[in-house]
Amino acid sequence: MKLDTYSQATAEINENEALKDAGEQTPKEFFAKKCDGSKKEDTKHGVCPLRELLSRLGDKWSVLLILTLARMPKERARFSELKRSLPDISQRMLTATLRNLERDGLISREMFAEVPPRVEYQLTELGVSILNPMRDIVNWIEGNWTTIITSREVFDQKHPKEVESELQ
Amino acid sequence: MKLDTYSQATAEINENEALKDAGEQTPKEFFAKKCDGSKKEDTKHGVCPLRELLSRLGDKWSVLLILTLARMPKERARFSELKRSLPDISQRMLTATLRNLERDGLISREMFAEVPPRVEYQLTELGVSILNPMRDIVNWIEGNWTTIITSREVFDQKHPKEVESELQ
DNA sequence: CTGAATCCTTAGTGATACTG
DNA sequence: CAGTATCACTAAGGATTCAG
Repeated sequence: MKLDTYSQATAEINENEALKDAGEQTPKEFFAKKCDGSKKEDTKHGVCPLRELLSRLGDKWSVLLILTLARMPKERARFSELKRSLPDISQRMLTATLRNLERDGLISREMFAEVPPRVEYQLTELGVSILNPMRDIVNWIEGNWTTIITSREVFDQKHPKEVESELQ
Repeated sequence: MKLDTYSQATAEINENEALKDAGEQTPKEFFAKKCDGSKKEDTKHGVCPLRELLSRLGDKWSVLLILTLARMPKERARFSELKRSLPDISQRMLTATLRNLERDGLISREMFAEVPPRVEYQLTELGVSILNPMRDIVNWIEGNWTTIITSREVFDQKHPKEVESELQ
């Protein structure tokens, strides 16, 4: 199997490859061994939870919520603060997203028996630990965003028929 | 602003923090400066494209498709090969997902004027370059998956009412 | 203040049939 | 072989109202 082409390409683009602790493998080797995702059942017994968690992270608010909490003092805020920081989110979605993240153990919820009630949410240790890989993704997106935008424009030029994606 | 708590927490979980090239900043500092995502308009002028691309990556097939191509020789395969590798995907979704990824410049499409027709898809340099950050996410998920599963079980125990998430 | 409950709209996805 | 077109279904998300 020819890995030369790949290694060369990544060497040009990602200079920090060799630094990762799992980085002795190329991503190609790494991915070759897991998560072929060919069958639904793989998701069931946890072989490929990637898609499941990615789709959660990919929902409309989870990541923004994590980032919002990350910026708060002690990574902690109450419901109304979060609502203020994310004006576009509906109350319904804020509640639901917080609930899902709490279920996954990324945030904790502390309720105070006061009146009026007060509830505080905080990134857990686990939630904090995802900030690092998340930063790498953000870095990648930032670094390649103009490339992507340009690529889209070129593509849309070549395919004048209506584009089904209404993004951008 | 107290970063001590944060630094301590990540030091325990993520030992490779200091290795990243952007790693002089803690993620907290990093995220503080960008992508507050408070208003929709931020998405428009590209301040916070994070959500947009994440939701694309978070769709049902994009990541699996990228990983599938990553495992192919020269990160290249034709339509029917991809269909075979992802038996659960419908033709419609395979076409659409490939199209979106091509539009974003992550894969390239080469069509051969033969009969019967043959079309080959390949990860572009850009597409290959996302494999590294993607691997970090996969690593994180793998490393913390049992924790998440456990957290969910505990949560569901405490909240016996029907859970709206049908995952797992 | 922090939700839960309800209703409603729409985007995402799949099944099927058809075509160059 | 590699798609497009059409239809139907589901789940995600938003608006609004109610409640502890």
